[in-house]
Amino acid sequence: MKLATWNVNSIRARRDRVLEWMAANQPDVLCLQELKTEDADFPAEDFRGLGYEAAVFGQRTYNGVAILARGPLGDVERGFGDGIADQQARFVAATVADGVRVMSAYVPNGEAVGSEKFAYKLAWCERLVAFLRARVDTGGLAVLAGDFNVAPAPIDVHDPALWEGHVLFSAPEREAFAQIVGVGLVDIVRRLNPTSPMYSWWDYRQLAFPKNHGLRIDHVLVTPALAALAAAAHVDRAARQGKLPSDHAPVVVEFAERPAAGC
DNA sequence: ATGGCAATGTTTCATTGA
Repeated sequence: MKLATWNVNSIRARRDRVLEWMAANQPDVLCLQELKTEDADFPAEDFRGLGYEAAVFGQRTYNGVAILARGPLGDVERGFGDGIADQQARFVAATVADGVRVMSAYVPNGEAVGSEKFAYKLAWCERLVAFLRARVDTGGLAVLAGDFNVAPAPIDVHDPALWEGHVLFSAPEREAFAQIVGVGLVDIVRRLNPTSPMYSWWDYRQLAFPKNHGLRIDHVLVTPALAALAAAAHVDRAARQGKLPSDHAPVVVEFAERPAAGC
């Protein structure tokens, strides 16, 4: 199984680029964030033409997440279903054809440490942890992929001294990320690449991409059983190049096929 | 500390992102 996660910064603005990337890279599963599009305007037919079904949780202008996969998507959950009023479409889960539970998450940006949006970000992460504990079998095959808007460690930041204490790299956010991983998940991209930065986002401004002034804020977290099958992970920097790219690049993880039952 | 870049709707600027 080949799985990728990609914050596309508007699926309507990035439709052709994403379709071309799918055709060229042939992932089995793609988790999308920042659709900025209502369900009705998600280009589901274009993806179906490439052989993918979609579970979409869209929203006008902001947020919006989806899972694309070969074959049917079962048990789709949109949001945490925790009874808390929340207008923001940031989480969708579905079971893909081979039984893996897949979750696509778009953690709030947080704007600035100490702001109202920062408090919302931390509270949202606590709700995610509660959902994972209550609803996900960490002893089985599951993956939580998406834009976490947190760089977990200094290696994930091009200039850790500059970023220390700022939003995306503050102590409360790093602790929130540790709590998420702490439910029993593995940061598989870092495990497979312990010494390479693996940046996934570069600011549009100040020539950040050509200077490689990036952050690793998009992550793929897997259960131990799935981690045991993981073979390789990379960031597709080529998808950050060219005209009008997303500011994020796809993060790709390849897993060995499971042994067939009974063998 | 500020601004720069991109997408969207509130559209010829404001808001948000990270």
